[in-house]
Amino acid sequence: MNKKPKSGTNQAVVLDLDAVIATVDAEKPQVLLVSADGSDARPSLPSGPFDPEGDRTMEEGLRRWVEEQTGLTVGFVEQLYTFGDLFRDPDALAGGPRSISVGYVALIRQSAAKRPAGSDWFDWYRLFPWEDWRNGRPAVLNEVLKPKISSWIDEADNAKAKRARRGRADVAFGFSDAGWDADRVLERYELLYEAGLVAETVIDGRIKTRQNQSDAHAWTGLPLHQDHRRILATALGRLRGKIRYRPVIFEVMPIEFTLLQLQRAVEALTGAPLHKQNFRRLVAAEGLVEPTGRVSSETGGRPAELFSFRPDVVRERPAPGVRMPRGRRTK
Amino acid sequence: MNKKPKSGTNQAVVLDLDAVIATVDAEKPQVLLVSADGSDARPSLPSGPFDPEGDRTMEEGLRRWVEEQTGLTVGFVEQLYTFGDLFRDPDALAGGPRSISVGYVALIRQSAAKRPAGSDWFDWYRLFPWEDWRNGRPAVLNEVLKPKISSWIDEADNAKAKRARRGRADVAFGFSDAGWDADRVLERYELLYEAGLVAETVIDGRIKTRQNQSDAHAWTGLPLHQDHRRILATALGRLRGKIRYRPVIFEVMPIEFTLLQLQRAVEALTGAPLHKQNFRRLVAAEGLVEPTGRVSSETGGRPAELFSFRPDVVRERPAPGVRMPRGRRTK
DNA sequence: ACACTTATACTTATTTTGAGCATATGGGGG
DNA sequence: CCCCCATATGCTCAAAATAAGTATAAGTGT
Repeated sequence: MNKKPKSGTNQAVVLDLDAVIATVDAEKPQVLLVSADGSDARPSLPSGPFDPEGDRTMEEGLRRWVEEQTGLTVGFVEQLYTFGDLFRDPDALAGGPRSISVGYVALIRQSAAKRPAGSDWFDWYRLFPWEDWRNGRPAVLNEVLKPKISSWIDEADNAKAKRARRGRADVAFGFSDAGWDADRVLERYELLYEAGLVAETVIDGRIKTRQNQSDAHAWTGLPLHQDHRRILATALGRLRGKIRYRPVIFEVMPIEFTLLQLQRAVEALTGAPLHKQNFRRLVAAEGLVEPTGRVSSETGGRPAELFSFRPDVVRERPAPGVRMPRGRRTK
Repeated sequence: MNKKPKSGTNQAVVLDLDAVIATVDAEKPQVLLVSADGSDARPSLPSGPFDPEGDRTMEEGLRRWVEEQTGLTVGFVEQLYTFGDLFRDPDALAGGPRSISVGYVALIRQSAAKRPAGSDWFDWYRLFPWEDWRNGRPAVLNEVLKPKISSWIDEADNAKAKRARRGRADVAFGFSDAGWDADRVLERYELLYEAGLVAETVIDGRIKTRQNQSDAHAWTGLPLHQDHRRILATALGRLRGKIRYRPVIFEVMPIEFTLLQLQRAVEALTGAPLHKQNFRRLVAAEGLVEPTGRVSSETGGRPAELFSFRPDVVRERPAPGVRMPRGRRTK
């Protein structure tokens, strides 16, 4: 339990701070990505160095470079996970310094969501097409992924490994009774990665890909630089979970909003459709919002009342968030 | 959005892997701490270096040194958080290399819980006395913490800051309608830290302590090395949350157990008492366990049936875990 | 046989959920 | 102006989940 580095080895690493900057705009979930330079290069997450001599905390460092580089001032920030696998970085494999990234999610309001130079807002489901259940079960699941996952299962070395693979797939993709669990974004991405079904797979050559160029991006989503899609999967899963017991959704909403807008934002992140009447009942019962007295007549039908977040709810409820069907057995 | 280090500064940091190794033994939640050497020194979390040249992944590195140093083989391992605040490490303030720790929780079964040399199992609630509600609201809350927190609130510079402090305290400690939220372990510890109510407060001298030596450890818990208690608070909060939707509790149970033992283990971690009949009904309804056919007559009364974890539950339920009263308004 | 202890089964009122129907209130076209 | 259309909002109702008991079972020790 000592901390002395083994003599003769270099223990130093370089820390990067990677940011998943997310919002919901026009009912679409969006994430900020840095456009690739080269022709076949992949977009990447905005990222900045951690400065051990200047930044008192990592979160401070993150806010600093996000502000410097994008001009965006982010509100809600949460640390996600620290990514340090060897194969995430080809340079380290080649003998360079080991690169470690601390991933963060940052949420930003629609109105503030201008487009910084060199980067673009991407629809989240361009990266994870199988995660969008707002219009029912995505076709890609049955038509593409399920059969390919089945082959991957069958290719396992022995019966035991096969069972293990099948079990993982059942749980992650809800092929069994459990049904689809929206929070398991990372498990799904990791399975697809291991099965060679996403374009990132081949970084370290350990796993052979089963992609062919034609269907690739349309079906299995836009590949990103290094392991950035894994970081995004972590972020989406975390947000989906958190939305249920913390009022994070309001971090992406404008100050005033209609209940339908709120519902659409929740649906955009969770990827699941919600029952309108029940949604408003739950939101009201939970005390999450209060009417502002104003109305919005942008929608065409009867004008909707405008609401705003009621911060006091956190003092009244132990776990204030958007209540949602828990065990939806949608297969 | 480039990653090039600023020239002239040293960007390298040293990564440690800190492990919260936890179990539940004889209905008591336990955590492994390394005994302090000096007389007034504080216990610390077991910790090992991350070896960028040897460890393919950080988790692998963690398992490696835990095995090497303690002889324990841990099962469930989950990354918690990466701690990098400047003031966590006095050496860095003095100009040494910046130290960053990646915290992990590892769970281990009771039976495997021998005592490695140089370390000891500590009851979790020796460190967080206010977190143990198994026998009702802990006395320390009203008798010690509440008044001291009140003074801290009153000492705020202006009315706005005062309101902010009160709001935080209300939420964290459930002084308002929301009641006690068992998951907010970290929020509570951080508030106590800022209020100078735990002995660790003074590391960087920014905040004055309001501890006096006599009541210190009995009331506000055993202080640990550096920010290790913060890491533990993170771990406890995370486990308490996770227990509800993932079958993690079985990672600390023996292979066979009675339903009451299971209940006691859950209570030990969540810190809340549960209704016995409902607990067993929920556990059964959730399909978490299956009878082994054997019975245990260690208890004195009617022998209890022995159960074991039913792994298939993860295929049947989207979020299998121990159902618990959600909004318990226990003030 | 009896007291005592713990385990387990069953009952009941209440709350929460899921789903749908009904009504309200605006705009626009005739 | 009136009717149609679209969306918003209010309300009902059955089913399921929950919280809190009461009752009964099955061992041990005297």
